[in-house]
Amino acid sequence: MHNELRRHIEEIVSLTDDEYSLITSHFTLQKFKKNDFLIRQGESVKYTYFVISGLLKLVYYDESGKEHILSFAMEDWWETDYQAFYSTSDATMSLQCLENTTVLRITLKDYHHLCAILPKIVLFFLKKATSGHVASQQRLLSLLSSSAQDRYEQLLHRYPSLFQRVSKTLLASYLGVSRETLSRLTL
Amino acid sequence: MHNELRRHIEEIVSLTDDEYSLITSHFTLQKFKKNDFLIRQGESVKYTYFVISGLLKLVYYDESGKEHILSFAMEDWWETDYQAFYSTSDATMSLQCLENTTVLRITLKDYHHLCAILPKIVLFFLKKATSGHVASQQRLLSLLSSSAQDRYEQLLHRYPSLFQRVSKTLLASYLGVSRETLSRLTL
DNA sequence: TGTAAATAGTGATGTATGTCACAGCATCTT
DNA sequence: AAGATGCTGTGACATACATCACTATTTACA
Repeated sequence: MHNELRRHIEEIVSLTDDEYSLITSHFTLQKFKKNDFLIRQGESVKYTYFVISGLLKLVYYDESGKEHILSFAMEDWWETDYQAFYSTSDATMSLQCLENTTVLRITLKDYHHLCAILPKIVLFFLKKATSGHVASQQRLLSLLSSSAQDRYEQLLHRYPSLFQRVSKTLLASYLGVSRETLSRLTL
Repeated sequence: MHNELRRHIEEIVSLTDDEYSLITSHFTLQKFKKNDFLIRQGESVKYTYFVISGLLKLVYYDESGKEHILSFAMEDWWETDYQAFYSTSDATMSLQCLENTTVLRITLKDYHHLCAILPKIVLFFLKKATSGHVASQQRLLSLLSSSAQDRYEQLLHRYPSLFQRVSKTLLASYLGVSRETLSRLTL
């Protein structure tokens, strides 16, 4: 069976076999093909997803139809429209496959249930939420204080694999510049 | 004594008097004057702060000396350089008073201790970390997809009190535009 | 295998925003 | 009270980046 989740959780809290069974019983395995949607902007958000393999984009389409990428979610990432997921409201962004992708998904109810019966998992989720917050803040800082050129270099330095896996057009949407501008930057 | 913290926590999890005593025993009350630093860029970060009253700015000074404001922390906000706090490394940003400010502070050790002896507080911190993450993502989205004019309107709509409490120069640093540009925007 | 769609580069031009400079007030300090 | 310091607005000018248009390749797929 898939042990990616166990390995991932045990980087932060250790688990007995029974505890891990308890955890997996709250998740469902699901496979998607390239371009499939896990979440569609405007529709309800039922799940949070743990990426086992593949690649997703969390993306917002503005009124003019331009796409803005909030994040790329790869192996071992947790992703959803968190705002919508926790408040049970409609998605303001979409979550879509850039490659064939396998995930484990959990509902909000099961998430709460799991937290209630397995306190140590709350510590794990706290750690994840904290690093997510820190990561968003770093990205914010880089948007506020760095030029497109610098942001591009920072991104490739941090996630060199992205350069192979996604188009320049998508990288541009992530960096907050037009594809033409990105194309004119020197590597 | 100060009950702001209790009220704040009980918005999320309910507490007995004993539990609240346990919590307060992990915090220390501290007062600062306008312009005082709670955290200085480059120095170590010992505490996370809960703001009882007053106003703080979380700010990053880039190589050219320009300031970029990551957030304004007002009453009921938790603030620190989280990256540095959790990893016990040096601050990449400063936390400074814009008004005389009263806070409750907690060390990383006490934070972990409190989580260990009072599991329900972990749920509270998880909720806070989650909303912090969501808030950063919203801000990211607004930087990626909105003009300076729109971001200004969004900010004033969301935090009308800021307009009274901080200078246009600081609002500009928060919005990621020059003070001259902000000054030319129509309200 | 062939046709359509997606991707990437680049020139020409427009525009939002930055930078520099200066002036008028308001606020703080001694 | 006087001088220093900070805040705000505004003109002149510079620049990073967006937009539009076109072309050349590569990739998808029927």
